[in-house]
Amino acid sequence: MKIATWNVNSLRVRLTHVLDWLQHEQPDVLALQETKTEDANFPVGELESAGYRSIFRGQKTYNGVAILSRKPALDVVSDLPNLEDPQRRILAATVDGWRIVNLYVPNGSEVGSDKYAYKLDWLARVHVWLEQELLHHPRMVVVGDFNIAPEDCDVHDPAAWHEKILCSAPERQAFRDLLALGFSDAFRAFEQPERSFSWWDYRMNGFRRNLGLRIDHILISRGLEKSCQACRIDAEPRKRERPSDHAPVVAQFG
DNA sequence: ATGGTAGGTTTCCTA
Repeated sequence: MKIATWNVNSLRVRLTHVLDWLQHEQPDVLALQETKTEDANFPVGELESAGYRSIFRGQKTYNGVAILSRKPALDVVSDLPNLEDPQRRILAATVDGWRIVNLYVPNGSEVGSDKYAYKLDWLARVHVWLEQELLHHPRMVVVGDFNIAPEDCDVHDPAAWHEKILCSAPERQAFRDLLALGFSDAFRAFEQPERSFSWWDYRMNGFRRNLGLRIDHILISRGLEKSCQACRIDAEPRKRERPSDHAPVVAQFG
């Protein structure tokens, strides 16, 4: 089982990148964030031709999540009982017996802003929901753009980012609180190159200079730890013309 | 303190 996550920053613009990447990597599941695509326009046919089924919850202009999978996605959930939210940021489904939860965590804009408060509240509600979900789905993988760099080693310049958005103590605590439910950060279960990042700002030649953050994650429940064989960030698509500002993260299970 | 870039359908908002 190979499970991946990728913030594509507009599926319309990035469709050829996604199709090429699917063909090259052949994942069983690919979770997408920031599709920025209304459901009526989702490219079901192109993905079907590539061998993937799609489920999606999109909206105009912003947000939007999808799960692409070789096998059918069942028991789809996109609205939490404790979170009424027009923003399409959550999509969960069971694929081949694996519970997949795809999250596009709010960015938060700036520490102390209204959007920051929304982010922390959103995370707290997702925390409550995941605690219940875990009871029913011991084989659970929570993936997505968390918009949180968990530790200073996930930040190119920890001093410059100190207590800034994506790096503030409350955000990092919320991330640790999710882990404490019974998940581990798959990426850190393996030896990794130093300065491994999953997002680089489009500005200031961020990618070329590797001025990035690791904010895209794959969390695996306890029951899956032994079967997880590898987790890596694939920076190759970021080198292409008109890339997403995020790279895919991939976990391989035996 | 600010700007730099990208995507959307914009005369700015979000990231």
